[in-house]
Amino acid sequence: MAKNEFICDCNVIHQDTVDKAISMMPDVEMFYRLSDFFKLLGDTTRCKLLFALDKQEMCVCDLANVLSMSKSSVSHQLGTLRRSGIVKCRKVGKEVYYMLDDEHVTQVFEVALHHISHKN
Amino acid sequence: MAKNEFICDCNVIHQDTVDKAISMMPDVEMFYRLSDFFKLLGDTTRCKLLFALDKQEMCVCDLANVLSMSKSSVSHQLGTLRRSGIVKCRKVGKEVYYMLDDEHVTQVFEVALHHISHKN
DNA sequence: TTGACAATTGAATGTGTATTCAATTATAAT
DNA sequence: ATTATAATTGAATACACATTCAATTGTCAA
Repeated sequence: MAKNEFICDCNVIHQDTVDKAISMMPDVEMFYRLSDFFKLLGDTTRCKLLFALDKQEMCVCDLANVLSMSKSSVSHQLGTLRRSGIVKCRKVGKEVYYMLDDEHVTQVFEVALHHISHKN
Repeated sequence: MAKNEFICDCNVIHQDTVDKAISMMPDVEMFYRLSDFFKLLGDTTRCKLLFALDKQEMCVCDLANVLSMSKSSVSHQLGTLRRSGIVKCRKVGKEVYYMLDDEHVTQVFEVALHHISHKN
């Protein structure tokens, strides 16, 4: 009975390669957070919101107009981004102004943009 | 009847801000490609695969062992990554060795990692 | 205090997709 | 040729989540 039969439907081809890879893998928690971060960027609406907010702070109503979407939908997405620490907001009267929370997002954006524009 | 009634359920609060944002927005196609790219990174399994492949090229069986997943599932994900130009592969006998296609992915990874480790 | 409006929120719906399962292809060895 | 195994593939299932709809909150003005 193969050693890895309980783990997956494979025979190990290169045990040393596998061991090396396993020893280098970070904690699972890290992968959850990393993929969650990318998942937040992996949506057209949120990409547009972040792009717009990278230039200037804006209220929900403005953003809804720019994206031609309902306030509700935009607010839902902004809430998600805010709870994840990607945007922050300040309240002025009835309006809520949103802005980017972090400079890393911009940097990730720029590299990704460079990536997708370089390959076609 | 308000100007933007057909577009969304908002009155425009700051027309100049909205106009400026709209004029700066890239083509929709760009946002599709950008969010699709992030969507590919926004999955725990694919994050793990890319992390492992960043260190060394590996065959499907090895990767399945490292991730403790079925060959089928891993192969599906590798196929997705390959069709999107994020990984490439070479065939040796019965085995197929995968490796990263692009150095941008690594860079995006690193910035994102720095981001999520800096904020807790 | 009443009406108007910005924004949020919860529930429901619809869509996209990751994994599983079963079957198939491709290659190597006997 | 036949068997074994690496890998791929298509269909089905299950789950995550974006948007919509309806209702509600909070703030300002009359």
